[in-house]
Amino acid sequence: MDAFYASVELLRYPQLTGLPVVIGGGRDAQPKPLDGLAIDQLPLSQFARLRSYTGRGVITTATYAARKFGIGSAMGLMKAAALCPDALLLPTDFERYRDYSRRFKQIILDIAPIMENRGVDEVFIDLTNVPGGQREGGRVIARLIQKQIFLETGLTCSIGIAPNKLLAKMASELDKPNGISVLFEADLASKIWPLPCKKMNGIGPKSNDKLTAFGLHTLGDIAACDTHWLIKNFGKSYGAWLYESAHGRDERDIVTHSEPVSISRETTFERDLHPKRDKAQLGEVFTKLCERLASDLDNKGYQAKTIGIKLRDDTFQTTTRDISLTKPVASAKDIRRAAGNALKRAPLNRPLRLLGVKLSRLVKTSDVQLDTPAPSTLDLFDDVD
DNA sequence: TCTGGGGTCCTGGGACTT
DNA sequence: TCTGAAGTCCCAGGACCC
Repeated sequence: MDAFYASVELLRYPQLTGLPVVIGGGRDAQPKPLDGLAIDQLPLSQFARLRSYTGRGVITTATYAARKFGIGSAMGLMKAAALCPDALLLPTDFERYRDYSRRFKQIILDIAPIMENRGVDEVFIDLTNVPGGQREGGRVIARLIQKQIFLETGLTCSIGIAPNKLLAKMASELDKPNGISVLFEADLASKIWPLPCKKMNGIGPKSNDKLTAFGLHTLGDIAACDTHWLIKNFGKSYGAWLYESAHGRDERDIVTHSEPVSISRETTFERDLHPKRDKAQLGEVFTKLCERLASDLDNKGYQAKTIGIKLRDDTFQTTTRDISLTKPVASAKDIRRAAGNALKRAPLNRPLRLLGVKLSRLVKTSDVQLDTPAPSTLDLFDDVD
């Protein structure tokens, strides 16, 4: 299989080119754009500066000019403000991203129909049977895709082409933004092995720290390890994966269709809420989360057999509790009752900064209606106070 | 300087069954 | 009747990704 990874650069506001800009912030604390004006129509004076932001939240993405200050995705806004107080802060606009995402993916589908979604701005493509997909190692089709995306959306796109998904994703990172990188197996030693371990998709901060503690700093260091040693120190599954990945091996196919495994909603409060003193406010948020989930389930056509809650306290300790039901539920009331029962099993002795509700073991509503009558909530649950 | 939201997958322990 | 091994399921937590 010839895999192809495309990652579109969504942060493109013409009047902000070259300026340090970050997107992010808590949902309730974001600066709001002026009425009636899209962000790309706003004068620069209307943008908030990072130094004036006081709420909670993290950075969703940042311009390359902002990254020069050490700012990056998932960084706390307060830390980013310390690094670059004059950076401009934009609110996230997921509706707009989703719109551009749909357009970007449709352009690709029209050219290469075997596509795997990897979030709002990234996709894998199987180039094997795309007419002309092999010309110049895939560069011809990559240029065509870049051109079409820019013409129809104004967005730029970084593309990596390689023999498998793992390497295609890494290739796409080699030349950003708006680049095209073709990676062959023979390039492994020269282009991949010198990279820091954390550059590989699947090696996060924890694993990177552990690798560093063993004196393994680059992907070449991992490749030089004995597979049994990696398995002994990183576990059967992860150790074997590290070894295979460091050698550029990845057998995964392009997945063009998948069913959701879980659906969740969670919210971080502007200030920590106490389970007893702020009980009314917490109850209100809890109910709203369940209502949103019921709406999500309805929109997607699913029901859920397992209902869970998630708490994060003021020490950032996260607790989850699940409850499995004998019959699937879909209404806000049923979800709220089950989640309330799960909550009873959780420790509630510290102020909370986050509350979430999660639905899993999903079944399609069409399948439920065929063989299972709607459950009676009175049979399934105790009352929740 | 504290650390979002929505996901997937993996691991390990305990309960339960065979 | 008791015990232990093995398999399976559920639950909780954690790592990781976009």
